[in-house]
Amino acid sequence: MPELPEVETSRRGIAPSVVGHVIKQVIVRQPKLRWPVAPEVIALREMQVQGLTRRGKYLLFDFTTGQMLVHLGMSGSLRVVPTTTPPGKHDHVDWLLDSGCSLRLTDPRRFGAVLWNTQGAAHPLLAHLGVEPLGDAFDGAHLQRQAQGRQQAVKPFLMDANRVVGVGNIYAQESLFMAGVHPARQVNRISAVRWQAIATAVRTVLEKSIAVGGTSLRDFLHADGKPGYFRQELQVYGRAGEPCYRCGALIRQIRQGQRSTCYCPHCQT
DNA sequence: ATCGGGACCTGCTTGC
DNA sequence: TGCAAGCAGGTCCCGA
Repeated sequence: MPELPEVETSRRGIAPSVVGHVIKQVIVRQPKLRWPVAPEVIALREMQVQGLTRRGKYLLFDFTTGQMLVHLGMSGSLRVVPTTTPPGKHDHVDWLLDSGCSLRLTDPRRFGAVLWNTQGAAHPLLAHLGVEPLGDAFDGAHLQRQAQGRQQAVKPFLMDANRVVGVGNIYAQESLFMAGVHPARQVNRISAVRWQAIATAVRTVLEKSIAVGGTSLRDFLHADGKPGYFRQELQVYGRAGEPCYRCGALIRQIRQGQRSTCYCPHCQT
């Protein structure tokens, strides 16, 4: 999936085809995603999409009666296709638009979600999310405050959406390489200067990735079907056993909380 | 309150 | 060639 840059790339890609348009019908072929597709979404008809924003990795479609939340999970993607396009095996939801096109959700692993948030309410899944990494509230001091009194390695800490949103397995690894910090370093052993370096690296990596359309590994494609080009910028992710581009040392791989982590044993301390 | 691990799914790659 | 195990961009929920 989609970490923040891929979600943001999807948002920008589909927005022109979706915002201001009217949903004529919603077709759900497979309602069993991470949670069942919300009944309010299935019932959407003759409703205009007022806006499309993003919070963390959630896409938020605004309607006058409430808000539709779409999460892409691990393998989800959204595309805009002519409504006549025959659905594939994992095309679980179509939103038929008044333009003759459809917004189509594809998600082989079905870890994604399509939920509904009634007007005015704060959805429980959004309630405890941390700050946006590209916003003003995100800096080294914020990370250091969040780390206060914690006993945890910095890599899983960065991936915790309750601290800062949008940083997944790829960008946590890339950011720590850029900041020169070892992924297993405990958060209570990081100086203010290094927290600032980490924050700057997170912001830089995410912005660079968004600028080139995100990272396409196997299945992530844009709304128009084109891939993102950040894959060729990756410094450590997926490079175990290969030489570090900066110093030549061999990239190592470890496991942290069921997820693999690659890092340079020389550049990251 | 904080943590680590299991759970949810399918598909692709790897190794015997 | 075939089959099973292991791994993959996320994150909620449970028990310790």
